[in-house]
Amino acid sequence: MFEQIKEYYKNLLPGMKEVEWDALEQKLTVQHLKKGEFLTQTGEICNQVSFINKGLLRLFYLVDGKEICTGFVAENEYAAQYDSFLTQQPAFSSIDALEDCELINLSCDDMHSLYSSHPVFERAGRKIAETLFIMISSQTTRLLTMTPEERYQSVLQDQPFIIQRVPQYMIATLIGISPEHLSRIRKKMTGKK
Amino acid sequence: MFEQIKEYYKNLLPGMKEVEWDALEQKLTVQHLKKGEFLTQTGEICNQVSFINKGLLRLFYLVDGKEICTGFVAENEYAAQYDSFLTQQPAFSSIDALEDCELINLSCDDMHSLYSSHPVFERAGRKIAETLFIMISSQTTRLLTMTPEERYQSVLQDQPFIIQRVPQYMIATLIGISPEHLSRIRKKMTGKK
DNA sequence: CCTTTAAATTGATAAATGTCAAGAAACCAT
DNA sequence: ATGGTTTCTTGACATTTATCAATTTAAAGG
Repeated sequence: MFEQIKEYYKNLLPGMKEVEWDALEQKLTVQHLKKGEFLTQTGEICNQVSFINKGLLRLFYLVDGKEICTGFVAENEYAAQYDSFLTQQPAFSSIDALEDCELINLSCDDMHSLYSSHPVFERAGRKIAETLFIMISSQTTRLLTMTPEERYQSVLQDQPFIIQRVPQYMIATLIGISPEHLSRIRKKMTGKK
Repeated sequence: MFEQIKEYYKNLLPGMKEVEWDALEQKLTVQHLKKGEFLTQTGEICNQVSFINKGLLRLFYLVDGKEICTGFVAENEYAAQYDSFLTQQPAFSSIDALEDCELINLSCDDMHSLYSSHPVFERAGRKIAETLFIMISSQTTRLLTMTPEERYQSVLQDQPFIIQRVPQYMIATLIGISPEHLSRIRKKMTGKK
């Protein structure tokens, strides 16, 4: 059950000792989510982070009755309403499952007690936050500096799993355009090649 | 010289001991930058983070001969080509001074040696990364879920120092529109009130 | 395999936004 | 002050993109 996440932490913290892993493992809980079910809802305060053993999650906002996706997370990555988790303020966005999921959860309280009891996890938290920063930062850069077509190709290149596993109309909102427009861009792209 | 940054760290790390601060202080260096000068250039690998004692920095991309701003940082915050700093890959963006600046620098190597010698700084690094994540994440959300007018008002509300100290045509690129369009939006806004 | 639902495409049109050029206003340095 | 530079505004027009509705295509469940 915990092989994948153990591998993840061993990779993140080359110096992690077995006793440290044991302390972490004790705090982990498993959750199953069926396609379409919600992990978190708008207005809730996110009090856990979820490592994805299997499946695919979507982060999205509901704006004027329309769903706008801000990210997709798949196997061997952490997903969370991370800003709500950090600030302990109600989230404005939601997370649901695009595929059946198996998640390994760690609560906010448990994480902080791990920070205190085993400082090596401060480093893990730092690295995870840094990685998330790099990802979201490149997303902002894409939105500000690229045309819609370039943004699509950037997703195609950097996160191909999204193209393969996420409906196109959701990808459209991720790159900031309408589904119809993305369809036309794709049509034009095949012509060019 | 180091009062402000010491205050910053004391606030960030309530449990920080004097000996830890001393270790950090030894690594700090001061840099002055005049308005218009560059802190980092495209293509360089960022090997330091800069705490701003005084002044205002701009992060921006050069795309097709046009400058597109992705962020502004002022007093008592850290600025860096943070993704380049973390990945040690060449930066695609640049940083320059919009006002005369006094910066307190910490090099990448020194930071990592501090992480090892005084683990409390892992926590500082984590918190800084988390804060940066929250900021950039709200920037992405703005771009995806709000109209240009709403984005401008959001900057007005959340980062008023930008409105006061940054030329309007730069703010326009920060929220993803042309300077002319922002001018018209502002005109329309004053009418509404 | 068939039926139903979800997703993608297409066309016509409207709305939003960008571009270019000119002029006005604000700001700086001498 | 005043001349020069930077920034902001405005108008006319072009381009991009969104919207709406209809249709086709693909996927999913029984």
